[in-house]
Amino acid sequence: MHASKKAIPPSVVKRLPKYLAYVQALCLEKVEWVSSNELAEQLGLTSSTVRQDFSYFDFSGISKRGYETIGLQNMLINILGVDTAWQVVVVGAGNLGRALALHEEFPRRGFNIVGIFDKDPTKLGMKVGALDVKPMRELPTVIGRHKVNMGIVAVPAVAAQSVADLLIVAGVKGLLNMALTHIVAPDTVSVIDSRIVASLLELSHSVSFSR
Amino acid sequence: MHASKKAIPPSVVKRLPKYLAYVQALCLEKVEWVSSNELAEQLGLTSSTVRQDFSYFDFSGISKRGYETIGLQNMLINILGVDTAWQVVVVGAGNLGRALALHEEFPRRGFNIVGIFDKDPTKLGMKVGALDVKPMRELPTVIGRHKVNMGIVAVPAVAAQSVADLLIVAGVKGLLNMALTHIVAPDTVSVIDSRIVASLLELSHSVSFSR
DNA sequence: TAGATTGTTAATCGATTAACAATC
DNA sequence: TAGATTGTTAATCGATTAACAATC
Repeated sequence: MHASKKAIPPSVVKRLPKYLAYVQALCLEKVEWVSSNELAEQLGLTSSTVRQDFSYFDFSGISKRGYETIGLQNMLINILGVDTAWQVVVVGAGNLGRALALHEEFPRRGFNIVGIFDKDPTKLGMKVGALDVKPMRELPTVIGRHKVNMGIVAVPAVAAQSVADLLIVAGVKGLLNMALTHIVAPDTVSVIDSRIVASLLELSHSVSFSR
Repeated sequence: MHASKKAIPPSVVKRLPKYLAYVQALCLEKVEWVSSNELAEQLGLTSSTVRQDFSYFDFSGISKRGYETIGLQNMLINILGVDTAWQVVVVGAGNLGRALALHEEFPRRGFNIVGIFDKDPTKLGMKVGALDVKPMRELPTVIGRHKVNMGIVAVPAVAAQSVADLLIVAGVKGLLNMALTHIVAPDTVSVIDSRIVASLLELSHSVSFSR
């Protein structure tokens, strides 16, 4: 099941989605080979970093030609764990939650949104694509029935931790946190911050302090 | 204008938004002091990291008490450059673009969305809160008139680079990229990837490979 | 005063880059 | 063959943690 024995360092994992996106585009264009140099230029890295990163995979390039795009694509898909689909719920049916539930890129990449929840009674039953907004008390049932393993927390900061706790109790193993708050979770559960607001603040800093 | 002479390392800047969010919550609760230890516990860091981070600011704590919350909040606001409001446009009026244009957290944190654009003629004129969707050709005018300095790129991957180029030509100094593609920009322009899709892929990896 | 907590230096750890032999 | 490009080792760089004197 696992592509390689040794764990891949976090810094490398963070770059894998961009490699995948670029390599998939090449595959669509029927390009068969790609060099570490081209990847580096296109993704703003050095070729050294690219080759170092790929050394963690059970996958080799060929001198003078580079890496075979389809093989590389498959390897990345396997390592990223997107060779089978994931079932995901969204908690929070505000503008952002609803948009994420409808975001076409998610199912296209193997993330099926199977439920959207909100605690606000006035939102219940509201149609969001094929789904309708369900009350929080139905969260455990839906998670159990659809074998949901990830949850997207799209609620205001003050509610983020308690929603995360509900998702964790219900058995979810990964959380995507849209709020700027820090979420605490046992280390059997991975939490990744989406950093939308944080990114704007970072931008604000770098725009302010560049000459 | 600038809070400190020496540049703050990127690793530190990335943590500032979370410090700010936590300290603002404390200020609302009228808590006056916070220790490096409490911050570390709440944000999943070590107290050493917290003190090291704060050493880049013109701001000191006091032995036995810690850091004064209001002063720390002001310092973070200043360093992050959110002591004055920013004008922002959104390009792409799909589900995600519209949700971001309506996201209450942005104006609350000083990011005013002053325009939303799409190249799809069927979307033109569509109401998004107080705004209506404008054609791409009006981008430069709106950017000039409102002194817009940031753009949110919420279009499909294939269009991301060309939209970024238009925004850059129109004079924007910071880009928030919602797509998974890499965007190339001159180094007078900062680009930050929002990593929504990338985060789900990262989660997928870590959920797959945790025992 | 005694003890808690800062600020800072030094040590460790991890990530990136450089360099180059191996190879196609 | 000659030259381009990989894979890998070693060097550099940066970020995190440990430790502790200074201080309130």
